[in-house]
Amino acid sequence: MTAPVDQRTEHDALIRKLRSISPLSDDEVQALRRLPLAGAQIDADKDIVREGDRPSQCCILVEGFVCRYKLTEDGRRQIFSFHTPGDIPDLQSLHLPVMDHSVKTLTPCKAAFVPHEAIAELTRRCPRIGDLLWRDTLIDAAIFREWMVGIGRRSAATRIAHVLCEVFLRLKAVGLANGFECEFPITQTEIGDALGLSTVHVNRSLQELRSSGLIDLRRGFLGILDWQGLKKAGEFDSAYLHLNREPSDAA
Amino acid sequence: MTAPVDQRTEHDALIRKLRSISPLSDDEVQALRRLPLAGAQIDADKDIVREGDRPSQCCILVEGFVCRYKLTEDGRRQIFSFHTPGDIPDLQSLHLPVMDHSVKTLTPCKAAFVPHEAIAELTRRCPRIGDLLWRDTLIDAAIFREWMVGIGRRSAATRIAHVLCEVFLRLKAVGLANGFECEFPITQTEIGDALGLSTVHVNRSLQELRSSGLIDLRRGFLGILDWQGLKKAGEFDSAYLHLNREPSDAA
DNA sequence: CGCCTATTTGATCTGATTCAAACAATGTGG
DNA sequence: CCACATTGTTTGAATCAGATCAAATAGGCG
Repeated sequence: MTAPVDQRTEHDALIRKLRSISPLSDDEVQALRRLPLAGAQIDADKDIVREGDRPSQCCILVEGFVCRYKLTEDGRRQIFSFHTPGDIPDLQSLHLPVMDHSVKTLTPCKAAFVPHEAIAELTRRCPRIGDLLWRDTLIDAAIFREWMVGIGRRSAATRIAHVLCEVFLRLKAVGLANGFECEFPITQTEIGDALGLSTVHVNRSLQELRSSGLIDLRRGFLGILDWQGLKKAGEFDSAYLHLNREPSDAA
Repeated sequence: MTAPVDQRTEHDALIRKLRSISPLSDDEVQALRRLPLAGAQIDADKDIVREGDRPSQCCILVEGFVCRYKLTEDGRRQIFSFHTPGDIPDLQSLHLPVMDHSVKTLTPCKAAFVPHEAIAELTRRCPRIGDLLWRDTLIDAAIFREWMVGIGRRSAATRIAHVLCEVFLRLKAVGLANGFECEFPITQTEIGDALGLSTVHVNRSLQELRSSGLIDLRRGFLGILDWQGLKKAGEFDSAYLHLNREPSDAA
């Protein structure tokens, strides 16, 4: 079993993610590697779990982007979070049997499914990993709070700059950004549904950010031209992400 | 030590709250009763923990109302949640050492403080209680999500009706509502800061709800005149609260 | 090419904010 | 018991950020 370092397996994605929020011992890494994972390829725009479901497994995202969302009675959508490789978007189903929202792919994705029972056993044998997963769900909640601040109290352009900073830093934390560039396959409609804005207004606000020389965003690709400026425009302070250590070149 | 049944101790508040989200065995109740709690009386409008703090203990609310919040750079406030007796508003500090937001009292409060170490020991000895506390933080996050839907996608009156339903049901779940009435010592400014609205607009929207015959809200006191109507006006479905069982008279 | 989805632009409208002031309730000290 | 301060609620008028409606443009792809 000698896999090249840069080849990412399902386990690697998860381990990399967990390392981004806390150090892992060798034993813990070994325990994680023993998790039984069932890989799967999923098309874009497919629900992975739906509101009302009672999942018996969790989904580890290995490649691609997914979001969590809920629909209102009149069909409007609120997106709660964007997820990047290594995330377990439905980890909560471990302790909340009935899903109160849905999870869907934004792009074609590679995923890995792990039975609840396997996670429960892992956390029994390795309580520190249990605490770490708990910590992960707490960071999840911290991100919800930060989005609430944006939706409730910040202007459209500020919100958008903020979420660009966030997605970039989270990708960077798991090694999926080069310098100040990263994939960003999220449409303007999706940004709007995440930030409580109309597509039209997202478009106009993005033009502001572009013409201010802060970003270069096109075709699923984000280039940050002025990181300090973008952070300022988004009132962004990464503390709420509770990252293990901030990437040196992008503080 | 024979306390009358209706006299609420610090431990009772916590046990009642945990029972509202999951059944507890006798052993578990006994273990909870052994938690070392330090009682305290706190004035209204006082910070209990602040953004940036590194608490070594958690705060169990025993009497009164507290909220969690964050301020933006220009001094606007976003409130994330309202907390009622039995809640542990800063439970997350157990696994996220640095607070990313603040907690403050809305009314004079009775609180009880418990060292992190005591909770850690309890969860080691009694993993089911650990899972239950984890579950509690997950419900917390579910409430954040529901508020996001409101702030991002619902009208002012709908949001307000929704939060009234929520606070009422949560009070009811811990035995602090009589029929369709409960304390509601939250000011219109605070409602606005929670729902991303101006005080003026909260006031006007409340008048709508009153003149529709749905509620009677005045001087820190909420009467629900038409529960079905209020639920409808607030697009309220209690599933996201993940309560142990819905109160029979208020489904 | 034609189809589909995403982005962009223009024009108009509105829910909610802001500013300003009055009003009501509660509490305080003399 | 009253003057006074404080905090919360209510009202009115003007304004604005962002929504809505409608349509054009631009990519990507079988």
